[in-house]
Amino acid sequence: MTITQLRYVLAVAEHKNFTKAAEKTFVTQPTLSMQIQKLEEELDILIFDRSKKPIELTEVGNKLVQQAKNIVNESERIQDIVDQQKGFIGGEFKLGVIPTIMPTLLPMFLNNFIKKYPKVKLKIEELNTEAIIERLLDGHLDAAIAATPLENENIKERVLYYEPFVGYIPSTHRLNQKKKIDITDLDIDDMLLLEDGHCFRDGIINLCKTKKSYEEDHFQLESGSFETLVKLANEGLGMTLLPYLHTLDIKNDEKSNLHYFNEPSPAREVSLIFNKSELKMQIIDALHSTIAGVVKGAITFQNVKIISPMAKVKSD
Amino acid sequence: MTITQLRYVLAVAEHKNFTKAAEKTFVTQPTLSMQIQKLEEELDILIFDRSKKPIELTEVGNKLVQQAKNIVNESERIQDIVDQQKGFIGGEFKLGVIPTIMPTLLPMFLNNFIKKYPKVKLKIEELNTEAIIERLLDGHLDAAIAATPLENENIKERVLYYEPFVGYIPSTHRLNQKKKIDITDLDIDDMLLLEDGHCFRDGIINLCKTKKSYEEDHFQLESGSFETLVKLANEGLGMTLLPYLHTLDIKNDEKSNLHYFNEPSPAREVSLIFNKSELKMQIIDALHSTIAGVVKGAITFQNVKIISPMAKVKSD
DNA sequence: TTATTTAATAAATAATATCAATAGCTTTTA
DNA sequence: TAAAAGCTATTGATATTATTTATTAAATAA
Repeated sequence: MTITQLRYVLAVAEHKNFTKAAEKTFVTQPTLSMQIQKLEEELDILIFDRSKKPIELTEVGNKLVQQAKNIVNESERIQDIVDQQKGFIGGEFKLGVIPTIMPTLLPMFLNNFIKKYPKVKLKIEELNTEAIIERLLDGHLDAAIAATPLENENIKERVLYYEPFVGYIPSTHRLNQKKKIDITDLDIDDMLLLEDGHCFRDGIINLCKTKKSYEEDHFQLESGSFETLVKLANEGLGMTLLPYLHTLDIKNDEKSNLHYFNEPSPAREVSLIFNKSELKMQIIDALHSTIAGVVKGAITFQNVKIISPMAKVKSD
Repeated sequence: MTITQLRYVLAVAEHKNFTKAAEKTFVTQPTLSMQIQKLEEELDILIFDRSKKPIELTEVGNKLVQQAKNIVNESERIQDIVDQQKGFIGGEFKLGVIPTIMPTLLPMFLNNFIKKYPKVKLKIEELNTEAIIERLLDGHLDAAIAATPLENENIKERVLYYEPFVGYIPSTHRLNQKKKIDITDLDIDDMLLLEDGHCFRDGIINLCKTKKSYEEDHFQLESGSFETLVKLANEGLGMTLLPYLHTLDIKNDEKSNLHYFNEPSPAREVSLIFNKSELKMQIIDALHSTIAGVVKGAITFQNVKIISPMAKVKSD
């Protein structure tokens, strides 16, 4: 049994196809076939049920794959140890970012980071929270930036910053007269919100993953940008909420429409998250310190109230 | 990097000597040298400091060895998974047993066990508790039988039975008249005890690892058998305590010297212990059920008071 | 039926793990 | 201080093994 064989098994288990797995592992298909056969022979079991299309794992195969993931993961950590010793921070690093953070945060730290750590090949992908969690767990992402807390025991979180929400209230809106607004002022029915990361609860409002409003609303925005929301609001379709960093991009003549919340302002917690196995921890640390350093100057709110992205409607 | 290379590194790290490590891994010394060199080259670090005699691990080498142990351990678990699937219970299994349990327990279950699981090659070694713990941690033993609780977080325990202590009091002894004795009757000064597993505490007596008495006593028994103790007691040198199973071997004419304790009788807890990594769990389960089954009939005491083998003299 | 997809097999080749023999170095012994 | 012993590295030969290209076999889809 070799680590290479285990890698091949994992590739086939993932792609359910020897040919594709061969591509992904940069060898030819017969190599994969033979090595996996050899392993099956050595252990005297069948890992894959080749009679099924697409190919399936056998019962033992399934257990073996779980353990193989462990082993391969742990073996990759050897390189980590060496890198740490050398003070080397580099290599490929896959970072996921949720859509509502991507456009504002990325420009703030990316230049900084690649200048400071030129040997890290950052691959950034925009993904929603659900996809991020999935990919952190299966190892396709090394880390991600998302709204937290997620309360997933296999994912660790390092808080980057707390970002308050700011009301964008066009002059036609009933609340426009108020200088500062309050959570209790909000009314679901005239709020334009993006799906992601907007969970107001505390018995007052809770929009988190409640599909309820979909039926009642005249329209829905599955995804999209805050820019769109602002335009819709300007058209008199209601008010909206913007994460603080997004308000920095608002046109001057629209700035008067921004209304801060009375403290404690509702805010989202934004964290760097990663698999509990803590692979590539040096790079994660580097990212964390870079981002935290850059953001520190940009957000100076004191008193905020975290809105959990995972909060569910209370049943009682 | 291969699992084989990691095994070689572990062997050298353990024996601090390439030649010896080569023997233990059943390859020649050049094979070891080259493979380790190759790994060092691949990672571009030095694992061993060859200038020191005997050879030493470098700083990275040390960290690498820790991780290598993980990987090798986890890789061995693949075979476990396969064995479990097949319902196969076999292979080499190294069991440690403390001296005071060895002669009484082993004959009770060994025959039974090897008949039931003929494919398991049991290698049994008599070792004291300290050596057992060490070897369970470094993987030289698969499991052991010892007095518990050990309170070691890296070692798991499965209780096999509770074995009461019985007083052996020769006719010349002051306590010989009492039918049943009490812990409070005991006096350290006229007690003959083996080092292992005799920890009476609770504010009354505590002999556990206290070397105090060594200086005061006229003689000491570092190890030895209970048979010897009984003879010494017969010579009028004092009384002794025997674990219940040992009393079954006492000669008929000496049986009258056995005095049970008032309930709750002091007793030792005897457990099957193993590394928390839980390798070869099928065999451990098999051992546990076999021994527990055999002992169930032999010990029928109800009300016992466990004497911890790790208990220290209370300082207050 | 004929393409098409996909995994297994065969034969050749490249890579590599291992070994026996020995060299080179250091430490120990006489 | 020279000789012996103990250790690891090196060398060159050999056996093993991983990988590749080309092809076959089997199952699916058109």
